Amino acid sequence: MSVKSIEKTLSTLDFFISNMKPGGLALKDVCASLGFKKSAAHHMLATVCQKGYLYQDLKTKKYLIGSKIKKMSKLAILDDSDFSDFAFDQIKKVNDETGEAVHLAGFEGTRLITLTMLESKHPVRVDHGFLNKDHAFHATASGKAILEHMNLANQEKILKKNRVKFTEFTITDKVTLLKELNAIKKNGYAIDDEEFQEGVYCVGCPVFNEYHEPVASVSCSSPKYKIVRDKKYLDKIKSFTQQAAFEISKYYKPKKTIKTIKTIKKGERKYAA
Amino acid sequence: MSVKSIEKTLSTLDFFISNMKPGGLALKDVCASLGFKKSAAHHMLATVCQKGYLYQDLKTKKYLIGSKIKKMSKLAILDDSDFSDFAFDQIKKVNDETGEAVHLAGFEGTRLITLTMLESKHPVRVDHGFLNKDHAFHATASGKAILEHMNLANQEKILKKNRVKFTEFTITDKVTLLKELNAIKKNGYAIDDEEFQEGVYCVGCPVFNEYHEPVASVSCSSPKYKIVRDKKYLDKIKSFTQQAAFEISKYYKPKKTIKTIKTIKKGERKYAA
DNA sequence: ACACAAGTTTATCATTAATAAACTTAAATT
DNA sequence: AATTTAAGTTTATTAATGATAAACTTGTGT
Repeated sequence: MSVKSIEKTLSTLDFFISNMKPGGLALKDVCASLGFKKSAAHHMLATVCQKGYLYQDLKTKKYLIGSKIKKMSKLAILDDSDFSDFAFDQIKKVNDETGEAVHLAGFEGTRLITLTMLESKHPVRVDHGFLNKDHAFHATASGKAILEHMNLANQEKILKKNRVKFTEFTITDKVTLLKELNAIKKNGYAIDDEEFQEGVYCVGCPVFNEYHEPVASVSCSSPKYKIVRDKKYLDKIKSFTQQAAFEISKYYKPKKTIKTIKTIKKGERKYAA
Repeated sequence: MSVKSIEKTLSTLDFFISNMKPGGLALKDVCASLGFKKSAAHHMLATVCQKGYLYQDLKTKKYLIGSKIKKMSKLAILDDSDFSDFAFDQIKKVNDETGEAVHLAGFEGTRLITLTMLESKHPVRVDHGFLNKDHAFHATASGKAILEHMNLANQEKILKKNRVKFTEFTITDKVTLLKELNAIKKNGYAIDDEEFQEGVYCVGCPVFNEYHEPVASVSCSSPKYKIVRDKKYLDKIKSFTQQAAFEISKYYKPKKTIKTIKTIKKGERKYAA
């Protein structure tokens, strides 16, 4: 069950974050975009303001991002910059070497969300996946890379949700999918052969934390014709993607060097993606 | 009117942001701390997770900060670092010269919230005001500095809310307060003479935006005995506080130098405190 | 000065969210 | 390994709550 008023509220916050304009957003803008009645929206926004997440300009009546949200951006807890920088460098290496689109997606419970991405440098580009977007577990290389290394119970939990048929190649049958996963488990990488977007071939590799649990995945997407034309190209992509995932996994490994600061950083890492 | 389920939800987010622990927070922790029934909390958290603000670890069942919140913290729109840095430098100057506690509080609709603060360097310290805390408009120098430069309608709107009596010197009568405000309007600064905390004397100066609207205030707090003992000490505090507020106000002035990047920055400033 | 648009407030009613209780799962203790 | 306890999840029910419309206020533009 889900609580509708919460859904509406958080959707509204999303809307403010994505659509903020200088001077703020008017009540009618919120109503128009999200389909709320003005009285309801007013009550809702009043409550959100009361909690300091937004505030209303006394003169213009427009709503602005409150300090509570701004404060968040300063909390170390939310942002392990060290990790972000390190992961970005690794992703960039793949992008530099292959020129193809590369994604780093974080595993959050029952979701896989794009944390960082670099676009293809080639004229023929693959444009799937955007920042903060969910990856479909059953139809993407990044998703399958995570699934591969999960116990059956959790695989079931994730796959019982919607397995949308994106292309004619999307595997929607759970049994077939699980078989594939087990078959390729030894590889250390997963493949998406036009299963999410037609003409797009992806390689995905899991990133593990210190307990060897899959926590993220690196994926590299290429137009399929390149893969078909040149067998070595796929090997190249596989190799760089695997290497990046391997290096990022190392970040989670406890460091031997005894440094107080490093130790604290290590503790933070657990909850700062 | 306020929407209770939203209040609860945002309080829960606050709780997560302030009390996050490595590995996440358990349902029972949330219930214990915020007094929720476990079934209600479960429904609520499920919805929040669905929106990506939190997520639940499949194994431990604990709740963690989701990428949606992390994403917020990275949006430039929320954080004009240039302004923060600049304002901090100004605040620091006051703190360096006086050694007393200095606050920068941002005006958000009907609230005045501490954005930055520096603690006193003296052994006898004044410890009022914490980050992200509301300043009482009627009982603080920072609050009165803002009120001074507001039209009567907005003064009324703010003062009709709770005018708590913090000390025996707190002015709770609206008429008396408005009289004081008008009397000192010409000064360019406001005084809090033990009205918020006994033994504490504050000077507050308004920060104006480009339209000469009060948008923030700088305040400097000192133990009262110092002010009484040495008249020149108050002058010193006044002068540095005023100077800082004046300099920060300049930041809002449109710059003449034509630089594309600066111009963009300027646009952002409007909605990035 | 008027009309219109945007925002606010109120009281009413139907929906929704809180509840308790039953159930599941996992961990701790014997 | 079996039992107990605790934590989390699901369900159906009921009372409370949030959505609504309509009246009201405020401010803007003509």
